Amino acid sequence: MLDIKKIREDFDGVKAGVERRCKGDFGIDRVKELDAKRREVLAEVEALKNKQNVTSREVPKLKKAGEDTTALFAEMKQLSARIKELDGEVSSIEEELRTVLLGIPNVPNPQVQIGEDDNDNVELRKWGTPREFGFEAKAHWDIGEGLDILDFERAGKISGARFTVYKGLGAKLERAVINFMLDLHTEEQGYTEILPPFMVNRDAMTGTGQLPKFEDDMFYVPAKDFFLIPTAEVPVTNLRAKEIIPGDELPIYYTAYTPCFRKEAGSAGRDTRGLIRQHQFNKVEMVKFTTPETSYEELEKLTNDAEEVLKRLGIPYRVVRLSTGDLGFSSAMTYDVEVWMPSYGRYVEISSCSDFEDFQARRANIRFKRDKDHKPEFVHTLNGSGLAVGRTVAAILENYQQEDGSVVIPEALRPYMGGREVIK
RNA sequence: GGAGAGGUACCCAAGUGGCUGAAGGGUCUGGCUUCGAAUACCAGUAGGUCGGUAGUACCGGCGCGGGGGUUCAAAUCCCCCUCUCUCCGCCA
Repeated sequence: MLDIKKIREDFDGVKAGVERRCKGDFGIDRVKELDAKRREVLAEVEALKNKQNVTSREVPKLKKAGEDTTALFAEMKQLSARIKELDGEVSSIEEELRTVLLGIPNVPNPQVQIGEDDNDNVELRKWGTPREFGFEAKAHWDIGEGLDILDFERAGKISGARFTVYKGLGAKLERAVINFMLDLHTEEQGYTEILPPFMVNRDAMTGTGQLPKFEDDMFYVPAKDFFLIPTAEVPVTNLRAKEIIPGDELPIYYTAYTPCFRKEAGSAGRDTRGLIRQHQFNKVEMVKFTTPETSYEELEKLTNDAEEVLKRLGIPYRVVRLSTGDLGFSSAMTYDVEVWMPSYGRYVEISSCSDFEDFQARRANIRFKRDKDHKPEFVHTLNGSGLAVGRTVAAILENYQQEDGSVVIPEALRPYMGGREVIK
């Protein structure tokens, strides 16, 4: 959510900022109108309330003095009715203001290049060299079925398209990757592990920006008005919602493994085979709460922490900065880490590391207090995948495949695979 | 699912329709005591938010889990919702 005071003070600047990512009417003019109207009505009703309070304080004295209050009470009753009327007006203005504000995306960081879509993303760096196979490399779905560790067929039977059954060493590999990532983040990179609920309420979904605009992308549980989380970002960021965090606690680093649930409603026909685009997939997420002045250096570190996973697994990747056209609704700046996927013949997104500045903090009301003499300020929130587990498994299978259909297990994972060196 | 008890400020907690920014503790700060500390004692401080308005000054509005209602006036009375706890039932 954008800062209403900032919109009031620098309307043209904020408007131009949002326009860098989307043209057309996104409601900011309406915000300006509503804000002015709200303050006007507020001034009127607050003056009346003051009169009501002052008079109320006199009533006990008048009664004690034995005076007749019927005329006064009649007058106050009218005042009371008028206050109620104006209060209703204020709350309907505020409701509309909030609705409009919740639908406006974040202002991109000025460094972010203007663009239409992912074609305008900028490559920042590359690591590793895609392997030259001396044979015809297979896609991970063929490798997985060949080794009898992935079963897409039977997943279709029990759930439908975009689900996968992992079996035997496939299941173990998924589990190994999760544990490897969590251990790296917690033991070496300073994150605290969280295991959150996988269903959350509307408030949480609104706090991180999925609601109200993207309700259709989410799996919904009507029995309790819950949503299945599309990412651990939602429960973990909202963990600190409505709190004032003591300044010396910052920065806070959390990491969490969760399954993620997405409808993928707009992706019909895309990535229909394999593990790349599923209704349910595992992900290890990193979430940070920082002071405003450190958030961008923390974004660099966060991205490095995600990259470290791929370095240790020995899989080539690159890092891109998303253009304004590809940027998520809540994000001010996003780096994608893309892993080399031989079957696609290109780099595929495996992590998305974003700085939301105070956009989510304002929605979820997450603040911090530097010290006794400072007022509470909004924190900056960041998050990034560290990494998407299914895509990591897919990348391992493809990049480490051998001509006979077996797959070498990356050294870093062997302790998690009972010392095995190969899946065959 | 059934029954009950609760939600008051950083924590605990009192609260009778009006004089309640809200008793009393604790915490915190200073003093006193002491070789130093603890204890006791004395004093002081009390959150947030929205406006006037640019402000850590001043004035006002709001705020006792959330939302409605009754009333001239609600922490207090009524209704709905929500969360926590206890017991019963069911259950991994």
